[in-house]
Amino acid sequence: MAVTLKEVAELAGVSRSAVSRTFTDGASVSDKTRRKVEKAATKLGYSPNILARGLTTRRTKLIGLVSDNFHNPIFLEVFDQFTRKLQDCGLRPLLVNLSDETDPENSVRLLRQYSVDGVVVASSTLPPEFSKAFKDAGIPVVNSFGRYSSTPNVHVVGIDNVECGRIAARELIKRGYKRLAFLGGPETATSTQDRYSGFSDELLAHPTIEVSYTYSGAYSFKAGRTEMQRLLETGSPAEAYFCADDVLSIGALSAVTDADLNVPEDIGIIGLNDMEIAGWENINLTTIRQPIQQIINSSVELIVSMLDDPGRYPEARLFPCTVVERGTLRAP
Amino acid sequence: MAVTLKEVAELAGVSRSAVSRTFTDGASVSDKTRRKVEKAATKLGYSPNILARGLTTRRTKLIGLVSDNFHNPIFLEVFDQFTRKLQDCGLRPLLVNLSDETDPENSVRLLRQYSVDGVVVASSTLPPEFSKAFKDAGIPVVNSFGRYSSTPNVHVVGIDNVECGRIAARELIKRGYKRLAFLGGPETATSTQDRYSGFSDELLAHPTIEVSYTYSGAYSFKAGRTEMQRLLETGSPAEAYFCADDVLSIGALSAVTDADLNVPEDIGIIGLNDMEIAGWENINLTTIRQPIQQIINSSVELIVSMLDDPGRYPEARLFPCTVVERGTLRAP
DNA sequence: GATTGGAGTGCAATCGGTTGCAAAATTGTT
DNA sequence: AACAATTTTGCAACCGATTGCACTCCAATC
Repeated sequence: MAVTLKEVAELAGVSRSAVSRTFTDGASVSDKTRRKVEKAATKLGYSPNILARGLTTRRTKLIGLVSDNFHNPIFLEVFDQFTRKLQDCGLRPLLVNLSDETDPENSVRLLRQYSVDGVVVASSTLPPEFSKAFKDAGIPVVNSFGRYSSTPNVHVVGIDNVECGRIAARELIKRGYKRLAFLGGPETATSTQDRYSGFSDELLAHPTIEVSYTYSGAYSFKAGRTEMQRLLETGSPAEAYFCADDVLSIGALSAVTDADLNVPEDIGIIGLNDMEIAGWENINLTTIRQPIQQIINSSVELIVSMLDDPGRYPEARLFPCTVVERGTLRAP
Repeated sequence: MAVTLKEVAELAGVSRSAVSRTFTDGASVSDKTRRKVEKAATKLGYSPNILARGLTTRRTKLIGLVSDNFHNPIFLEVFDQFTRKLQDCGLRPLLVNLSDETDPENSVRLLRQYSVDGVVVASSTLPPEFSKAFKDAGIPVVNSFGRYSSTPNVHVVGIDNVECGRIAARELIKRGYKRLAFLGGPETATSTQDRYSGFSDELLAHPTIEVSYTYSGAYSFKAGRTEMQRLLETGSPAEAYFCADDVLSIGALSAVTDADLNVPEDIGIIGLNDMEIAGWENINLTTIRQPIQQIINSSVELIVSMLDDPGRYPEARLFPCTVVERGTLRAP
């Protein structure tokens, strides 16, 4: 069915090499044969088989996009941006859905079998060792939304989660809240750990402020709602909550309003991510914006540059986050 | 870096064919050599290059997953299910983000270059001709969430959108609403056209009921909100709206509550899809459930069966939809 | 003990391309 | 017009696998 090099060569009356060269830029072909070849190619509807080409060039233009989070709406934005940006760079995303699996070996084997040029691990929950496994297998990798480390052995592009915790704390203090709480995602998620540490660290300087810490089982609406319901039933709730994720925040929000409490009058909530839904007028969540697009563009640019220089010195690229003021925190 | 067949053969002291045969099931190899090969393979960490294999077997186990909708949260569920199910079948999704493009030619060329085994077009807005282009190119294709046609030339798996329109109409009538309205997505979307036609058709039998029809520019929150705001300003709004999509409904919902009207007392709304968010307690949207998982499993099974029988007679698989009662429609 | 048959093996061609190298064609120089 | 320099070209090997075919074993049968 598919047209091959050979057929084009025959029709054009040239060698296979000639055809190949007209389709690889930088190769030397005379205008005359190029024209002949192009004519034959369009007539036959030929376009080179990238996978066969990859066998010799060792470039498949395939990038593994691995993620363990297909439930948080923010990831739809992430996939959208990634696929667009990769397409702009002439690359194709091969999607890997981790779904619970945390052992990198399977993914490494799999992506090696497809000889991907590189891998993007898009996750704020997986440990750095996960991405490291790709590097060890000789596959260029960048960990997007991952944990920044002062001694990184793998490229990380994302935000400074510790600093985000600080920002949240400062924002709540600035608005005069005296009894704060941290509502995290899974305790094992690196992003939750870091946001916790920044939040609590910032509060060290404010001993008069009361704080409490809890975690929910997942970055999900239900987890946030359930945890907030529990908090509202047992003991006295805090004045303001930093929920380590938007979807968690919205779950918490729903629990608060269900309990006939008002936001932000009775309880304040600040989230993190600024996913599209947070801006919907019937949600209207005050949150800390993570610059998704910058992170993704930068990730792709980084992986592209690694294709030419696989041994590139590991680097962390962090983007600043800013508070987006909406309706779930009272005025200062 | 990567280990090849040849190296394994040398280490095991057998021919390359022998190695190849131990890795393809159904091939004849003695236990003795199989053991030798397996030992060498695990020692070297070998696993066959699927792309090179594909050159001769004409099977890459790659499935193109093309979509034009990376903004509707329902598609995150769609991607999740698709990747899982494909993985279960030993296939890999190659993601294509159409982003505005409606001409199939580019996608066809692209996916042909990667010699995908098949293509799933996941879209409720693209016309059947889009999928047809893949078929014409000799690539097995199924159109998931696409338009059912009585003379399909391409496999379609999804719902009967016309029937959904009817269901919506019946549901609103059953609840005693007298002044209804249809709020569609883009007029060019096949799903909107079909839902419209079912809705209006059902109302033909109820001449006493008043109906009006409008469309919004996209299946998005903002489009739904803007359109509903317009409706509330100009003229008198209907008693109940069938919004042809959940995200549209939620936008409309936000406009209604912003106008200090109550749902469902003043205005009723029914959506379509039943995406996860619709069930969130602070949204609580009454909607028509589309059985995503069944559609996707069936789509993948269909594409798998086409791998063995590419000429398979085109078929439409439709799944019934049901009303999920929540809080945006008044009791009958 | 010779014959038959089936299982197991390796050779070599092939899939659809790329690329080093040497030969051929073109261009420029005198 | 002869020669050198440069560009174009095709041959053939190779990328990492599979597979038809012929060949070798070895056990079973007569």
